Amino acid sequence: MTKAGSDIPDIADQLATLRSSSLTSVVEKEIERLILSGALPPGERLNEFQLAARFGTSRGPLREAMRSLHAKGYVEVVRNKGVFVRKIPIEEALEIYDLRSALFGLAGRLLADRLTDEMLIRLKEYLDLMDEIAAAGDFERYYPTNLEFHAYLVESAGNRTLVKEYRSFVHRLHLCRQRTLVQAKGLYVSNHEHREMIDALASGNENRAHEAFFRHVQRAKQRFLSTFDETAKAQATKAD
Amino acid sequence: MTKAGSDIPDIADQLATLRSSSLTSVVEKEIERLILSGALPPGERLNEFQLAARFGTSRGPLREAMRSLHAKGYVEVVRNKGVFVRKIPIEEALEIYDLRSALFGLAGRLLADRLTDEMLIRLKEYLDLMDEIAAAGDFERYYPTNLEFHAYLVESAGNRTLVKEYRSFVHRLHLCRQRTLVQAKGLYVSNHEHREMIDALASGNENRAHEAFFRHVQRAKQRFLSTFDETAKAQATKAD
DNA sequence: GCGGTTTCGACTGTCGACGATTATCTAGGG
DNA sequence: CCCTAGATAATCGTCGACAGTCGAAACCGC
Repeated sequence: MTKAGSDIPDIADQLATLRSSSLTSVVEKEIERLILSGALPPGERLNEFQLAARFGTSRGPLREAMRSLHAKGYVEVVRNKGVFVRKIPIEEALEIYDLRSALFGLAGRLLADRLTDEMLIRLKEYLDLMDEIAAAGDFERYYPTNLEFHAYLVESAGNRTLVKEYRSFVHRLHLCRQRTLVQAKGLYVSNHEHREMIDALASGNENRAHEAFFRHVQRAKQRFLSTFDETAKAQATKAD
Repeated sequence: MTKAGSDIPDIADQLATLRSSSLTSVVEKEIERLILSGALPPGERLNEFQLAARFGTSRGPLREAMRSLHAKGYVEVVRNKGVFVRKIPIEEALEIYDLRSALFGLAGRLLADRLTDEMLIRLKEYLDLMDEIAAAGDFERYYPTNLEFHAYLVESAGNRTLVKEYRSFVHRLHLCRQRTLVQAKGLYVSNHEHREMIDALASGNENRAHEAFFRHVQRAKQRFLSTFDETAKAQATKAD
């Protein structure tokens, strides 16, 4: 039983990762996971000695992993003080939303030229599924499905570099504290925008697809901004 | 004499850089410079011992710099073999051109909302200057001026993250071998496109500005592709 | 002479240790 | 009582060394 099925690929994958560049890579991915999952919250200090002990390695590979994470924009390095999980201020989050919009818009533009019948069918299945989930008010299921839908769109655009960069932006957006609030807000609204996007794709009009995709993220940015303003107001009220 | 004047800022600057995060950062920037300048051509292997000796440090900081350069997409790491300056294949270069288009388009869109009279004046000065240089057939001056013009546009969009990412893409594009050919081709043509871009900005129409900016890079992509095809043909002929 | 094998060299991966810097705690003076 | 200065501890920056791995040249058998 243990030989067949789902746990084999995991082992093979881990081994491949270990072979490809070993400790540093493994450590880096693990820390990245911890950061994105929220186990290492923004502002948290990453103690080299402590983490090295945790992973059972020396500080060398750890420092290399830190450097990589720094270059990717996940952590901040302060000389003689240590590295910290980046706190992304609201202004930068808005900047990233704009960049994400541009990249997502590009995905739409590229997709309009590549859309196959099978893809269209699958996309419409996603739409129906999300309508269903939204109608049931199942937040827990909507969010990952929504994420999967967007990932499928970007990955189908046929531009690998785009996929990497887009992911990078989405991940960085997770380092903003308001994240949890954003998720719960305006999900019902978004599926209507999704239909507009798919319609635009189906029309084969690059510019129309671009605009639909671009505006979708721009609206997400607005929702993000409004929840931020609300919490700011709430905190102001609370402070009274 | 040695105390006064131009060499003092250099020392101060070096010291500041050394204080901020020291060896690793210095080494990283130097290697990045060597790569972008072409002193370390794509495919070149980066020997840790050699480079460490060259910079007068041990291998530790060097390896960290390598990791950072890897995360930034400048080098490729092969376990137990070493790191190599990335060879960007033509397909990936085209992908990056699309991303650059999207980001530059965003810059145009943002600029259309922020354009001041002073900026417009400065931009028109750039246009006239480049017309002049182009008329004189001075390639050597046109290229850096053109680069400066584009940098000014992106930096004026008011999005710091955009500036970083845009630069990253431009730099990566330098790792494609065809670079030198691209530079010399179609420079006269481009200033006409520049005027279109500035006109679009002046109109204050976001979408129009976006399209003008986006298409400008798309045309550069086409020029790049055509020079590549030509050299491919030339090589095919040569092979006969 | 040629293919396979073995040995050798170079280089990377990893580690532990030393020196330097910063933060913290405590003691003394105002 | 507060503030400042010194000492101590924690932690980062850097280095040199050892072990594992890959490639290449030399060697041997056919």
